[in-house]
Amino acid sequence: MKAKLTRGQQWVYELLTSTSTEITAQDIFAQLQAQGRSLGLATVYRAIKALQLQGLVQARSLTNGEWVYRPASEDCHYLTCLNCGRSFPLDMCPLNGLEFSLQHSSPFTIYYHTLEFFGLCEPCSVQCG
Amino acid sequence: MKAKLTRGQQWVYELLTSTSTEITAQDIFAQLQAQGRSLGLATVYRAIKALQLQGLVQARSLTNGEWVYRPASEDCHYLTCLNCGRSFPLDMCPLNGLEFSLQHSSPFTIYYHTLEFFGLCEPCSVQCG
DNA sequence: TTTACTGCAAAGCATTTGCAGGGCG
DNA sequence: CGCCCTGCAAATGCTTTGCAGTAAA
Repeated sequence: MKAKLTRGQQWVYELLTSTSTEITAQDIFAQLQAQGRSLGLATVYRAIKALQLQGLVQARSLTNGEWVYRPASEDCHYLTCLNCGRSFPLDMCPLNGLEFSLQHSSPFTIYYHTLEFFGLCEPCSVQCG
Repeated sequence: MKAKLTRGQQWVYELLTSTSTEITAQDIFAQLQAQGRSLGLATVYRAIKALQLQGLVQARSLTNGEWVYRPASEDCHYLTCLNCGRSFPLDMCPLNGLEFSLQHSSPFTIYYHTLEFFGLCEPCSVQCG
């Protein structure tokens, strides 16, 4: 992993590592602006893409189609409601062993994985019958 | 799971179950039309959403933001390249036991899960350094 | 008849692209 | 001096929504 990051990539990465939750590109844009580290929205998107290709950032798509980002080093998965879209974090992950063995049995370079369970949360379950 | 499907939902569901790959909403629209079972695009989207809420259809977002759909009963996961976006199917899944125990330890109703490993495929790995 | 589904067209919105200006080496 | 990064604004494209017509119960 090469260490050369542009100023924009650096800002985005620092923001992500100092944020405790997943955030959207629009959030990154707004928060950098609030910090006085203004970066054009297009540049934010370009920085995210570059960070992803370097294995530094991971992405997950919400049920509404938006993407949320976080450092690739974090390993948290979710239970997500198909009706209201809320995600409930799971704090365990049974997959590191598998990732490790996949990594060593194929030429594919693995940076991170996503695992998500979909269904209905209790309130929505009652409502959707 | 209630069995009442509208005509549109029925057509969409039948198409998905008779298709061997994941397909987009636009594909569903086009293929139904080719079958003489024309359905408006908006109706296709509404049908997909209804089928999801009934636990019949699962969705996955590609790296370009498009969504692909397939029957919820299928359990296939992927190795996806962050650069070229190609997905390589994995034919094993270590998670059914976990899904089962989650299902029984929380009020959340689980319909399906997604598992995806992200990184760089070999050609892109060479290219991205 | 009453409710729910469908089609069409317009609107919405996150993300991407083109291009020109600016910074860094 | 040259290349890459950035910003801005326009374009893209998938998906959603409003509304009126239609089918189903």
